[in-house]
Amino acid sequence: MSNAKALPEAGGQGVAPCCPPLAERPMTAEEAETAARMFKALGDPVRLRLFSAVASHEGGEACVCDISDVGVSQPTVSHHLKKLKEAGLLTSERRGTWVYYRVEPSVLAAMGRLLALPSAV
Amino acid sequence: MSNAKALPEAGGQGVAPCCPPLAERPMTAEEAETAARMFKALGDPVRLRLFSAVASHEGGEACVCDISDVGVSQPTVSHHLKKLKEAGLLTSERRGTWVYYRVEPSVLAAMGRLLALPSAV
DNA sequence: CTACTGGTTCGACGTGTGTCAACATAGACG
DNA sequence: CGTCTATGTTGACACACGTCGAACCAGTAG
Repeated sequence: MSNAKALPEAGGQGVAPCCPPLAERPMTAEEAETAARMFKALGDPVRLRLFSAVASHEGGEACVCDISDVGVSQPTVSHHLKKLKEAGLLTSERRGTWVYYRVEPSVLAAMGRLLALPSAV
Repeated sequence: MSNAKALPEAGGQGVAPCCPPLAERPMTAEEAETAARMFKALGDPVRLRLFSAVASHEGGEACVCDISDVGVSQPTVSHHLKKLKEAGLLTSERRGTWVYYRVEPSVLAAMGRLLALPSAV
């Protein structure tokens, strides 16, 4: 599992609309499994704080040293960041001594679209 | 735990904006714990399908008998519906023999707002 | 080269979670 | 009343998950 296959085409520029809005039609088992992976990635308080820290950081990226005071040990921080990366929510890049994490806006947008309720029910 | 205390004021009409957008500022531990509860509730494929089935059903409500063909036993369906209810995403109402579940739009909207990225990054 | 700092991986432990079979409850029907 | 259908609850099990300490890699600086 050297390559994260969590999201379909996270590297593409096509925004990857994994699924239709939740309320449009009952999700299929496949769609649900794909979407649940993203929600589960944000279903942990520590991961949510890490993700928020990266997302709210200047330039949309942050090095681990800047966000690792969330109350858990550094190995745990690394573990959670890896999970977020596998879910396609973050990307990492090594620059010299430090590793910088950055949010993946398209995936976030896809999740937001999933939660959108139709104005006319 | 006879009463669900997962969400602050799920019964109120004030929409309960649990947290600011993820990218606005680093979430506090409390905010993260509250928000993670909602995401975790949707972090399971079966729950996601159940929720989608209710949300997409006519009138925004559905009885259990209509959505229980998701590949798991009925006790499991009931278990997941309870979890969704505890998370504040669904409400249930008994009408005669059947129990109807309904989505909680305000909570869904709050989650969508959480994922919103500022237009200017 | 060695020493040091920043991050990741490994191995292990305790807890949480999804699942089912069996039983219990609520209402309808006769 | 008893019985039947529709849901919820209980208990038990296997598996996944979060967490840590220790060991390990990547770069930098002397």
